[in-house]
Amino acid sequence: MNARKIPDIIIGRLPVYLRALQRMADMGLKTTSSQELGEHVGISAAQIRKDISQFGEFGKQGTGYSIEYLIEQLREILKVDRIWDVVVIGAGDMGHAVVNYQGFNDRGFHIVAIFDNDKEKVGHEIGKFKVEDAETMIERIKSMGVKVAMLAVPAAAAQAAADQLVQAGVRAILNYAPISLNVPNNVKVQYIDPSIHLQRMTFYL
Amino acid sequence: MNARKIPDIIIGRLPVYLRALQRMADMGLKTTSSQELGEHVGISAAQIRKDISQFGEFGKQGTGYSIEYLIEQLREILKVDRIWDVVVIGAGDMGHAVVNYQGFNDRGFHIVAIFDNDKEKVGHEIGKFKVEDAETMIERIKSMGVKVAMLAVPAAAAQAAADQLVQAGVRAILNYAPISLNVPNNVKVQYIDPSIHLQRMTFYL
DNA sequence: TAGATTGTTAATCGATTAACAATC
DNA sequence: TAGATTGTTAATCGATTAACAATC
Repeated sequence: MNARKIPDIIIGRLPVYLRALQRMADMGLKTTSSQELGEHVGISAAQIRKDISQFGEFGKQGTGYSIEYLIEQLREILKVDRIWDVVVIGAGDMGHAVVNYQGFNDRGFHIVAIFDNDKEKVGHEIGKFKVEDAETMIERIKSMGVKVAMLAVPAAAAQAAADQLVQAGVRAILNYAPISLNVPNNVKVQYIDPSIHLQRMTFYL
Repeated sequence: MNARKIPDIIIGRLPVYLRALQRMADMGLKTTSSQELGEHVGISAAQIRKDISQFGEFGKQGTGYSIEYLIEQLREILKVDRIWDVVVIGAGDMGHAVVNYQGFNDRGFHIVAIFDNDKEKVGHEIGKFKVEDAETMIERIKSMGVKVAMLAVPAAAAQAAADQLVQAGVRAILNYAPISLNVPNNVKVQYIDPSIHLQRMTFYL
């Protein structure tokens, strides 16, 4: 498949479709249509059909999509038909919240370690984890073969930490630090900054 | 101000520019160019100039933009030249993290109350706040005139809570629940779901 | 003046929508 | 069959980039 030429914007919507479909499955539904799914996620039926059809013909005329089958296909496309090990960098409030968050279960991710460069924090327990020394981070990540990280350190420390993650072989960084990161082209970054999200709404008030 | 319709996608980038500019200001810089700002945020210089020029002529040929002046203008455009009161719904792990988060300071937001519908949690202290009963939520929000909310309740409770927020006059919801919300057109929603963000990256691994 | 950089126009590129034949 | 809904094409709409005159 020519995964290379699928626009980012389409990839960005697939997890939203997947989440809605999983919710429908939990409610015991068996099939849905582009129309119905579109109403759930706030996207036009035409766009949903077009997005999905980039990857194959998963629907049936007249009846729509099998929810179970479409979930299976989307999980495979997004590569969350497996469990990804994830490391957390930064054992502050946000690091704590992320480690204790239950929402990664069943969505393809499993936290395996948390690091901090503050010697005071190293050794402390967070949930079932002991905070590890950031000095050991690169070697530990390499030896575990971890490709996905969540970065929850202060802005001033974020770029240096990201550089280390890249060096350790991490290819996907979910960045909670309020700063834009510079990384090589083959490394993906997603940003979560609540202030940014709030500021995207106040314009309209 | 210009009555012309500004595309959402441009509004979405302005907070990122603002954050980068504030960082430059903190470092003592006085002026910048579209080129330099673009390198910081990973956006082309042409696009930055085009975005900014939607709102006025804030730069000078030959020298670029005054950082302080551009910050001032962007804050005004985004309406964060003031402090918005914010309520938090849900006193679970995420509610805790959000209330304790220091990153809203200086970015236009101030948390004023936290609510939960679990009577066990009502009255407990989180930071300097006492968790309030969700039954009182609508009246409290109305009387305080709060327009911005952060929703950190389980998926199953999120739509009902959002309906209440709308009823109370809230116009902007930052939703941490893993579900798409249905709200009237005049209410804005932004979504934060770490699993969604992670799934947007695994495709490329 | 000489060099730098904006604001803006036109061209290009990409995304969304509408429509409908195919077909379950 | 009759009705429903997909997958796809073509048209429309919108966003990005390139280029450069204006001008600090």
